[in-house]
Amino acid sequence: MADTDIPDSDATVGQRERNKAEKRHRIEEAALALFREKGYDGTTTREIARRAGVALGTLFTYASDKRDLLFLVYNDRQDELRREAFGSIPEGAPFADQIVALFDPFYTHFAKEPGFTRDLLRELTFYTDGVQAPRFQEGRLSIVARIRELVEDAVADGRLSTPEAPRLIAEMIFGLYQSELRRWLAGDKPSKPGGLAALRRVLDILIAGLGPRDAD
Amino acid sequence: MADTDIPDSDATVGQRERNKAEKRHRIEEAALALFREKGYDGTTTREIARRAGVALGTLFTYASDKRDLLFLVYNDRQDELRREAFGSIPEGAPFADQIVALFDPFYTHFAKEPGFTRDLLRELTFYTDGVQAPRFQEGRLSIVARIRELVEDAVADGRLSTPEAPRLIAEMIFGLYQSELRRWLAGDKPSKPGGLAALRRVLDILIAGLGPRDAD
DNA sequence: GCCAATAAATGAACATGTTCATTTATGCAA
DNA sequence: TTGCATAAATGAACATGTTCATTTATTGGC
Repeated sequence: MADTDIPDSDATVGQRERNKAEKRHRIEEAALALFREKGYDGTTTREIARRAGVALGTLFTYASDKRDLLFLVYNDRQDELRREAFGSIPEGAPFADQIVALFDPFYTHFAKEPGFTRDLLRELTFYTDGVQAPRFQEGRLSIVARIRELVEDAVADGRLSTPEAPRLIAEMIFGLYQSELRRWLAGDKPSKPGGLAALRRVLDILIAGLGPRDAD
Repeated sequence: MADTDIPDSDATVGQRERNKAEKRHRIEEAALALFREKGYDGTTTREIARRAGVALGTLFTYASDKRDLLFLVYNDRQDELRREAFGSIPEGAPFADQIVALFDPFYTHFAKEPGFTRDLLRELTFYTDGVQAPRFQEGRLSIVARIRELVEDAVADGRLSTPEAPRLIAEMIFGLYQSELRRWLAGDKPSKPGGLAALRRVLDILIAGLGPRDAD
């Protein structure tokens, strides 16, 4: 080839790295399309390899196993969703509004592909082994951390009033979100407004408490 | 055989049914032992068949697939645990105590085999297809129903005070239980007291609410 | 430009879940 | 008891996830 010493579009990365990036991208595209079309269980690794234009074995240099392919696909998506979520929180608004706003982008996205999301929710359970796992788990942690900040802010300015550690409250809210998500996706055709309304309802209950109120 | 017309120990069931029951039992035992020893993923259906003393194909007349074998094993256990749980709720005790008492047998059991429980929690996600699925889902529903009763009773005698539908509260509590269970099992060596304490903590928060309290 | 060292890609071979046509066992009527 | 109908059991055949020894591509030093 003639371009051996002509600087590439990005001169800092070599041919090897560019090849990898491109292949990773093709595999992601192929896996995403197939998981959408036929679901996780219905998709074979051979199909993914064929559609991506790589050999079967190549898949497993980018993901530890089939499950890991699901997260290879989802991790980019999660980053996007998180950016969107963090950017759309109305400052100073009622706490429950903030939490609902935070999860809004996730519901929007999940409502579009409930099947894929169900598979994801199954496979992410105790998912720690794959090479894509650390990035996925870090993403979740950063969501919980953001909720903790919201709790801290809300306690600071009196929108919330609790003696409990914000970290604990944040984990509890994330847990509630997850169980609501599962209930929502267990339904036939989960609608975004319905899902958010259900989430809102449990948040309101959490904030109000089950009483009875102690004398102060 | 000479006993063709001699009444069996249980005369109402025929040979066919007794054979099935015995085989089912052997398969359950074998699957349970292997899942415990080597985990769900580490166990092959061939091993299960071999240890149970049946042919490979026979497994699939008792369970729809490997996942279903997990529930074939667990369903009996769930029934036991539920009986135990329902029987150990202190009447008239503080609501949180009752809920903790309800889940106590589950934590006791799960602490003994955290690996098996992790597999179970993964596989039960959106588990509706297998022949063992309906029985499993009914079991869960009956737990939620029992919680609903506890909520109703507690509201009736003033231990709780909430305008929300008991059914909704019950689902919320079950959801919290599940997310706490997952967090607990994500740890290295989950201890029963630790798990119950964490559950208790979130229940107390739910009951107290996150405030601030409205003027009455 | 050439060569050795290293990384990546490959697909045949293997392991394991699942199906299904065939065989065996059981129930039941004559 | 015999024979037919039905249920259950069987394991070879197949489908699909995963491994790994081999091949191919890239890099960096000379």
